[in-house]
Amino acid sequence: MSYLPSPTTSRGVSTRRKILRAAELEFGESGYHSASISSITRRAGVAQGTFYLYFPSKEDALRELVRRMGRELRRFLSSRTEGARDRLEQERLGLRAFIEFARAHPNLYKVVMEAQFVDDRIYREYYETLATSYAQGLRGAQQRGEVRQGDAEAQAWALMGIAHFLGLRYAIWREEDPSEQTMEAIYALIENGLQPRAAKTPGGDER
Amino acid sequence: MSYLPSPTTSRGVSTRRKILRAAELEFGESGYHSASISSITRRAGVAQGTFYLYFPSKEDALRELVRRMGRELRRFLSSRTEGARDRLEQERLGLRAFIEFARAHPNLYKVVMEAQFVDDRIYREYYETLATSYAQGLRGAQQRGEVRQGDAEAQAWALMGIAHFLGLRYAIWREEDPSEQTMEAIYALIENGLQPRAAKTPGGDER
DNA sequence: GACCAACCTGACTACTGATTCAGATGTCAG
DNA sequence: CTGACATCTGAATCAGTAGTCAGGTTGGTC
Repeated sequence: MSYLPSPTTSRGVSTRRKILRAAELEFGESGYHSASISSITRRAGVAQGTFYLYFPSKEDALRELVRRMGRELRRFLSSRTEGARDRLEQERLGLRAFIEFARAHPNLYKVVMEAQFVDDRIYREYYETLATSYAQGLRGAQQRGEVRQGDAEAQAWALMGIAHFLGLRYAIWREEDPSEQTMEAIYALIENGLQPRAAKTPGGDER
Repeated sequence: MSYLPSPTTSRGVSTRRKILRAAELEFGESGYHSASISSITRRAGVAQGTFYLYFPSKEDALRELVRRMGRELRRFLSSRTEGARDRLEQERLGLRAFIEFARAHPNLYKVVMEAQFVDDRIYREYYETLATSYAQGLRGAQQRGEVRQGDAEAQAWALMGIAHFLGLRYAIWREEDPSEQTMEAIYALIENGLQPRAAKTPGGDER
């Protein structure tokens, strides 16, 4: 666990940012292995050696991008779902926001997927972190009677799977925006899938 | 689209099989890029040049493995779901079978995922083929009133997403077998997600 | 038992691309 | 202005490996 070299001046900060941005584009467009350090630095407008001032290796740049995607995605999702009345509305808003995020950052999205084959650890960490906090939210909702009782971890993984594949299909392979029908079909699946069996009224379950 | 060289004798058939098997293991264990032709042929017990008798390039071996996974998975799933009474039971059996297949062929599973970054075309073809036939089945079930009306394509992608992530979590990162609770939570999500709104009796919708 | 097509061999070629490093150059406090 | 430190440069190093090819070997046929 060595720390990455950090710039101390604003020039350094800006250069590091330019390199990371170029790496995101190159990794996303050409894939990690085809992207060369020279293509990244050329794109960033700096010399090859400059890359190594901020990243010990090509892999470290990828790891940094995965971490960034995690942070930004979490922040974006929570900003988009904080007004939700209940968990089902939160799921609806969250899914919509996720697709929007993926459309806005297709390269970051691809970089995360590819991380699986470059550094499996960071990839698992990414999803396990997401799953853990997702499951925690679902458990709370189960206790409030907003979501069907059951293995919240499994529910979380299933919902992440739905979001991931829809992101792939409707944001990365973006032939078209997901239509309203498409989104409605998914919402129906998720809402009826999660909804508690009997009543729609909250408080059906004690405590 | 050039055709792959095919062996004509049984010796050739067996050699080709050995190479493909070794490639599956190497790609799965080390990843496509780290796997070298020499490691594959060493594992297969043949000389390096022999690889090129059957595969024009390293990529072609990967493509062949993706096609094989598609064929075998489809065959396995249909053999495991043909006795189902209705679509919901078919989904249940299919998901169970998918997890089982992934546990039995983790390397093939990984190879398909990695294909996305080696030859995007074959990856998309793999999923689009799967999705198309999946959606077709769902549309039939919708007409029989076994599944809620709506964009069947979207439903198919969502269900594939669930299966994919559960496969990743419970078959590839196999700390444990999925517990009964886990499977039940997923079945509940899928069944209630897909079940038509009002009646359980079929024929609720004309035509 | 010679022939031939299919099959196999493995050293070699040609190239790519990550990483290093010895020296510029920029910047700013004093 | 000047030293000191941060930053930047890009040619050179170095390792790895996909793919080739000139020749063997095998096994069946006439």
